[in-house]
Amino acid sequence: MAKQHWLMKSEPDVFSIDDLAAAPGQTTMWEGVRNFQARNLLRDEIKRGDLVLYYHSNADPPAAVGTAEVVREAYPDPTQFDKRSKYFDDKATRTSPRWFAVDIKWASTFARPVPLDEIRNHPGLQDMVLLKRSRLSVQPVPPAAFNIINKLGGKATR
DNA sequence: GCCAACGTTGGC
DNA sequence: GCCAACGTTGGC
Repeated sequence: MAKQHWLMKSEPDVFSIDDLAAAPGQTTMWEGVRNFQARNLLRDEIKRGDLVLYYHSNADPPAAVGTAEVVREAYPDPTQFDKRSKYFDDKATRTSPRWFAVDIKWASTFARPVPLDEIRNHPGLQDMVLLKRSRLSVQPVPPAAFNIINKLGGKATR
């Protein structure tokens, strides 16, 4: 199957694109997703090799800041079983997990962040889920939109 | 910090 | 199954 494209949001104060680039193996577990629609995408749709637009939410300005690659497909999110985690879910069991994670690996950091405002006003990007259902933290991105934003961000600096 | 949007929960 | 209450997200 052809590579699919996704957008994933993270608050830079919590885990930024720089944190991802600095992580062991430049890879991290994308855990803590607790929205059913996003969960279904993680569990059913997102495949190894798919490309991710990394987006900083709750940032100034909010912006697409780089790209990543899916390196491990869905597996049960371990934080749902951890009583000490804020993501603990007492309705989840080992045999019937409710929440899933994937692993993503840093691929590029844009030469310049592409701010939300620019995405909103750029031709060809109006249909992005980002502009319509802004709260969804994992969402599909049309390949054309991914390519436009990737180009706007410019060559990776590292 | 405010608040609109909207997803989830739970009483009925 | 409806819907009010509540909690969270995220832009501003």
